[in-house]
Amino acid sequence: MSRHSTEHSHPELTKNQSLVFAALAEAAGPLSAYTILDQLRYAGFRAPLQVYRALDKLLEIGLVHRLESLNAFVACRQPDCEIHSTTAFTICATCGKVGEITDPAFTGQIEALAGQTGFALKKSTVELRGFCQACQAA
Amino acid sequence: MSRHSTEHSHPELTKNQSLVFAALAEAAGPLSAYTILDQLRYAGFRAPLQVYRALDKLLEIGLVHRLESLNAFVACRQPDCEIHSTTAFTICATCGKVGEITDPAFTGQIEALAGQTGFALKKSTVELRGFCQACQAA
DNA sequence: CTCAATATCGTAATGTTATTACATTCGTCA
DNA sequence: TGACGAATGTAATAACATTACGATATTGAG
Repeated sequence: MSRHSTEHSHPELTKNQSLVFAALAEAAGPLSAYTILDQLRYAGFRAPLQVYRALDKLLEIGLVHRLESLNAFVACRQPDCEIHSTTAFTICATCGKVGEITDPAFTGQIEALAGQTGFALKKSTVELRGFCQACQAA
Repeated sequence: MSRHSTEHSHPELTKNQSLVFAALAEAAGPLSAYTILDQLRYAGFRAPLQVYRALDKLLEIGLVHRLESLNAFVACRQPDCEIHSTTAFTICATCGKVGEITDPAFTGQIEALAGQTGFALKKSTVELRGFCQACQAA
């Protein structure tokens, strides 16, 4: 059915969830909820909530990430992102492409940093803005 | 004039910029642009743009930070945040208070992480959600 | 099988955050 | 003075997200 390229396998998606995930998986970069809505009108989508509900579930499962600094969403491109508690996203200002970086030492350092002030960390958002290698070359 | 508690000194602020900064500096936690607007109606503010324009300038100067995951703004509480390229913000889910952490090693590691993939880093967003020490105790 | 509980879905309305467009005022300085 | 750039005022609109309510579908215990 899908020709997307993530490493996750989640057979339990409903129709709406699958449609939203497919839209994200086939996109070159992040999409806003309203862009997804527009892309899925052909499939009968009519209201933002249909998209947001599917996104909520996909975020919960870990198939999709939310980029806070963009108010947009991407399909996860990583093998096992549940395992790594912290993913750093690189966001290119030119081409808009998003990369995912996970690194145990980095995760550890964030936890240590929070721990220094007695902060009980639940979720980390790390978003790096700049220019990807390809766009620097051009 | 102001009884705020940041360490910056910037005499060059205009009236609107000062009002917006004062609102943030006196707040216990982050404020949304529209909350600031409401707080400044007494001073003659009538439109969102008055707030957003002041915020743009304050962000540029470095007196204010934007919290992407909250769509809100805080006054900078750090002595010299221009020097540290990366600030990590801790955001308490209970009390809403925001802490700023800067650490040269952490900044270095983020830069190294970006560098690994050839990414030219311009700006980092690091926001840590969880529970502050005080709220864990309670 | 039937019924109740739960999850999912559809639709409309509304709430919240941010920007565009255009006109005006203010300060500076040649 | 008067030209210029920065800051401001106002209105309208765009973009992002949630609440409320009801209908439908799925599943599992009795």
